[in-house]
Amino acid sequence: MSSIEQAQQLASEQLTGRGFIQYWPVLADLCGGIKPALMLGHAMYWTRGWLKKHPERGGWFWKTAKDWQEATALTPREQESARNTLRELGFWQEELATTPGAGNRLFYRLNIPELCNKLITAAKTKTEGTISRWDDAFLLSLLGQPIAYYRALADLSGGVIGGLVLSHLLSELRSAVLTKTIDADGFFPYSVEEQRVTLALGTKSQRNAREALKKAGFVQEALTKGQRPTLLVTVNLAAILALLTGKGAPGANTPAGRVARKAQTQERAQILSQEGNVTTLRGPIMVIDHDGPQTQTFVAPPSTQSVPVGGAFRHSRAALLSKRPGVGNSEGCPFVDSRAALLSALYTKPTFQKNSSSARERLSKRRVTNPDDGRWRSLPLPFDEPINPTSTTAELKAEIDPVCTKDVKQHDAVDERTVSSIATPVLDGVFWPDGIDVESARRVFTNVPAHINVQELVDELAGQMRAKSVPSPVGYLSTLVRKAMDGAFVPTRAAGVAEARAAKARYETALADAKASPVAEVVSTGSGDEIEHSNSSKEGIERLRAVRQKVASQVSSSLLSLASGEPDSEPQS
DNA sequence: GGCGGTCTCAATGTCCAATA
DNA sequence: TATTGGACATTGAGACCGCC
Repeated sequence: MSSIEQAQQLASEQLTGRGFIQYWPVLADLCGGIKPALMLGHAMYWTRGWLKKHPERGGWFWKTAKDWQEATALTPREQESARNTLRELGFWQEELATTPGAGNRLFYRLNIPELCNKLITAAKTKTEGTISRWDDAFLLSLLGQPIAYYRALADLSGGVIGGLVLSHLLSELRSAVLTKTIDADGFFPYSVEEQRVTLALGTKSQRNAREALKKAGFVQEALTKGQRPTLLVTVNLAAILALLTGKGAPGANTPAGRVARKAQTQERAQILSQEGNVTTLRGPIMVIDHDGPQTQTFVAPPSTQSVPVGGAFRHSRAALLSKRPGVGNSEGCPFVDSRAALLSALYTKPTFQKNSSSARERLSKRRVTNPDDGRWRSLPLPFDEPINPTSTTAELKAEIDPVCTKDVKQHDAVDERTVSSIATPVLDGVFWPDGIDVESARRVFTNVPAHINVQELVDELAGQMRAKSVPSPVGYLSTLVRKAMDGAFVPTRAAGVAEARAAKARYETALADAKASPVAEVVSTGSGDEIEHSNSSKEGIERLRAVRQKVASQVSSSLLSLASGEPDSEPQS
């Protein structure tokens, strides 16, 4: 299993363990918005449960605004708007009633027949007679495929729409892993329009949500170059996992940061793990593996407590990583600096560039490929100046997953021994910055111990040269080398330079993968500048859709089994 | 806990033009 | 062709408050 698959699975476990609700896009079409659809969809879940347990109540149930917010992430004001919409549509009844010992409570009841009739009209489904009671099979046939909306993601992304978009992206990521349309760095094809239609989003709200997610560092996007650009996206699973497990603090100006400030003393994990309103997964779940969907039981790992202090979450790791400023402004998750680096550090055996065959391979690829000739262009990424991860891989891994600490430490030890066995620093294949006398620079490393990371020092120099005027690059490099030998070298820009270089390599790799992939197969035309889908790629897309449909069907089955559970709270009156 | 009112301002929808 | 960016008018969410 690749690191991305592992990360995807871990994220999936974390998210499902924190609860999700079903979002039915068809309801959004019917209601004219996501928010009423979310309320309606979850009200159906509650109604179903209460009908089973208390059929004498005729479908009436009560919930507080807080209950709704915990389940859907809708604020009381948003709930109010959504309720107004649902009332106007005739799907929703409300009664304020005084209950002994509990004061006024707002009771709700769904108008299932009206809802079914509208769904029938919308779907142009022929039916005999009228629907007068709850009929699972029929209702579900009208609702179509649900989308798992991970409530926790709404908190991370600062709102319902962001949470929904991120939930959908995670679903797409899962499909991409399953269909192997994802590259080694986690990029997979994705259509903005398709997502908009699938989720029944407005163009503006989708745009805002995507921008927020990108700024927060949860997703990165890239476009293929050509007459028909294809959008690629990658989800920063490391960042999501870090937040979910309480191992990271959101940036002050990120949506998540604003939520954190607003939440103040409310523990996110505590809220999200609360029993009751959120569909908490207890039974088997479907785990996507290389061999296809399969069922596996897991126990959600306990949430690690973070300590909110003054609206922010204090954590040693977060404090360390938050030293790095955001790109262009103070926005962005501070711990998300280097998605690839973090992901790699978290889930893969650590490697050193000097001994990394893959690094060499990429190096050779770079040498034979003129980056300017590539079909890929990158969008501005929020990660171009990542911090240097000063923690060891083992420490970082231990924070996310203490169980694995021992193994990673062993990996570290093995690799460090390997590196130390090299007689002299390897200078072949080093990426030198423009504007430096390479021959003179190479001489700086004469008699330098083998453990010195040449590329890191050169990258630091490159970063400094980019940030400011360096009158004597060779002299500057010499100083860096001396500091490194004294153990006083603290890189500040090297990681950013390395990540930018890795990003270029990723796109080149993605291009190669896209060319080789049966789904995203591209063929060059005579001009050499155009990309178009071949017949085989169209067939591939059809296969992809079929597989997605199959997966969605199985997910739906799992959800249905969940939805058939008991009502989550007892009537109080 | 829920309702109703007020004020401010961010978010949204709808255009259209620009871009790759 | 798909996507982005911007302008502008409108909508509605947030943050209060007091009251039942």
